[in-house]
Amino acid sequence: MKRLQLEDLSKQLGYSKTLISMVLNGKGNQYGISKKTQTAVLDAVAQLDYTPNKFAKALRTGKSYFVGLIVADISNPFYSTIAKNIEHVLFERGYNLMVCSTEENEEKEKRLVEMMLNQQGVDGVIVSTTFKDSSFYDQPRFAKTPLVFIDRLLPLFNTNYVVIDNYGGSLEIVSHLVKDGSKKIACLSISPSYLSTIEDRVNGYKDALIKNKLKQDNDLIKMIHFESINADVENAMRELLARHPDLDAVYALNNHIATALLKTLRKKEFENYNGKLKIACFDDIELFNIIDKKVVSVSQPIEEIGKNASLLMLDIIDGKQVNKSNVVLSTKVIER
Amino acid sequence: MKRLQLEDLSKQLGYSKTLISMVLNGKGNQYGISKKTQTAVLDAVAQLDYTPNKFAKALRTGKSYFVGLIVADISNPFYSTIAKNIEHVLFERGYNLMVCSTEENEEKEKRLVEMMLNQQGVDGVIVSTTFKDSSFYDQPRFAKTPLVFIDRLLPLFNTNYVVIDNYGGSLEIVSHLVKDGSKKIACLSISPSYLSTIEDRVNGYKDALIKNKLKQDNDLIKMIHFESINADVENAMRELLARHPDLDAVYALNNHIATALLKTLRKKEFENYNGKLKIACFDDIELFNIIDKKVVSVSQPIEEIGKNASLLMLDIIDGKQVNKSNVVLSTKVIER
DNA sequence: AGTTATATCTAAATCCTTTTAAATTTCTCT
DNA sequence: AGAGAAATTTAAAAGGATTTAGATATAACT
Repeated sequence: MKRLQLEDLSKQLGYSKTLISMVLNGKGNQYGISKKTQTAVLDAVAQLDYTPNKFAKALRTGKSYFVGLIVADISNPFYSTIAKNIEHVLFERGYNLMVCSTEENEEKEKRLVEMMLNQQGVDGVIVSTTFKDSSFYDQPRFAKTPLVFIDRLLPLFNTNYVVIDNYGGSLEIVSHLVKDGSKKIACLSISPSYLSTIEDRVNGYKDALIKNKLKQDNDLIKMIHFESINADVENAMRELLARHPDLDAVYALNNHIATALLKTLRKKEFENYNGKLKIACFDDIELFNIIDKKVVSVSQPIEEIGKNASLLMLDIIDGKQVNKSNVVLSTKVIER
Repeated sequence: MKRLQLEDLSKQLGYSKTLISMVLNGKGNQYGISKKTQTAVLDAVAQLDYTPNKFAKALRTGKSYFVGLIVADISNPFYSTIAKNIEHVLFERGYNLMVCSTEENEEKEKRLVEMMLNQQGVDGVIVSTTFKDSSFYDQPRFAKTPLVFIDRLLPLFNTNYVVIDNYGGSLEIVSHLVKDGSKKIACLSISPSYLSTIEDRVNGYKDALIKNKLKQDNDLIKMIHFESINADVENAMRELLARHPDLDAVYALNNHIATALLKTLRKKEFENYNGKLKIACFDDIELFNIIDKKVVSVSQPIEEIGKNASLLMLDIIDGKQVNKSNVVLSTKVIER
């Protein structure tokens, strides 16, 4: 049973391929096809399991109705939640989502961007980049395809983006800790620390200390490598507590670190401290609702990132948004 | 700066489009292009930022190098982990992944399947279906496109699938509870319960009771609706404990239910029981490593599902696998 | 009726590859 | 040198839609 094509419809209906194509694409009026003919065609085709060949259509029109999404790790609930919301918006508008994980690997990201932005397989690309600077993205041959950055952005690169207010959220939660009585707050940061999100959070932390007149001490900021979180957190805490017995709060810059921190503090080695330390985390996860330990957290509007980014992308594709659009979503502190 | 195409290369290199296309596709030898010419072409093109138009290629060859993935909820870590592994395998082989979430909505699943299986936009579809029976999938017009089911399968539908041994895992963990001394074990199931995964887990639970000579009692099996998990679990526990004061273990059929259960048991209302109840869960999540409560769980080889399904899909696409392939992966009990 | 304007419809070009079938060049051998 | 075989290369067709430019039918007007 061969696939039907316009040629077949033309024979069966007695109208030209041209006319049928016009009607099927809703351009009947525009091209002056009579109402009678239009309904005749639509009725006849409705019976007939015909769908236009996507490739032929894309070849001719240059539109694929695909949007690409590039993130560091699609299995990370943060990104998969964004993906879900993007997919939802796109589906409503007849678009499909192509998802790729870079696994924090710059080489893979390059290949993916190359493929998506240069090979015109997609109508637009939404990306959370692992890159440090914009030189790669800032090439003329990439400028043809609409681009929206999410979550992370590149310094000095003028493009569309939807991010959250990492600086503000961080400032707020650390200030909250201070008001709650904390005097010495450690910060467990993550490398690669050049990511805009991390940088902003660290700056928020520092500025909160300044504003609240606490002593700044770089020894209180520890780097946790994203590939060895558990071990690094444990070492960091051991060091911190040895050097700063008066430590009274720890601020984890993301949920993975907070999770590792909670695990660490349950060990016998730390049992004397566990009760005394307040814990804060940038990112709010279900776990915090289940454990006894009270964790104060910054909740990010994750769904909103996806929704905003995809709507923005569609506007750009449709030519409704010509200037670069920059969206910064605000966060909320969750006390417990 | 216009996109380069074969025509341009032809003019610049002084060879025909045909020859260049052949060489670029690695078919130089096959078509008897001289070694000298081949290297000349390859060298010249390497300088020139040319990539073939995907749509023209797909139109001519009928291959899109896209594989579709349809799951109930891409933001669910279970599925997003599968997605990540699928994407990884596909990327290595030059394929891309198109991801769609049905949101447990049959209508959306129909539209997606229609689009993917009937509109030949993708070379194959991997799906975790929300459907109850196979009548929709079992249509001749869908048979053209390779199909691999994952996680959930449809009764009596002869197709490729990669699933885990839900029955066996369930049997094992419940037997484990019994050996550990439990005499009365409740089961928190989830609706829609016709999903093959759920059905198998319930059957494993029942058979474990029989094998271990415990009394079966349908009153111990509670249905939790997937859209009101927290409330349903709380009600279920209230009922169970009222009617069965000697209850000594609760078996949650998935991680969401276990999470809700843990939250519920922390409430004052249940504090007298919390210590006495053993908890088991089908699915192993990081949370269980962080909380004090010892949860025994069934760990599923989630990554393996994705890897197996995508490798199988590629084999089918490449014609290496003609018979239907059925893979059942086994689980592991994690004690704590 | 004959011409012009208007409403409908269609043939052919186009998008850019890959592949088939055929043409050309080179080589081998008498 | 010339015929036939082998080695290279290319012109043209095909894939299936959309769109341009043009054709035909109908209406309107003198």
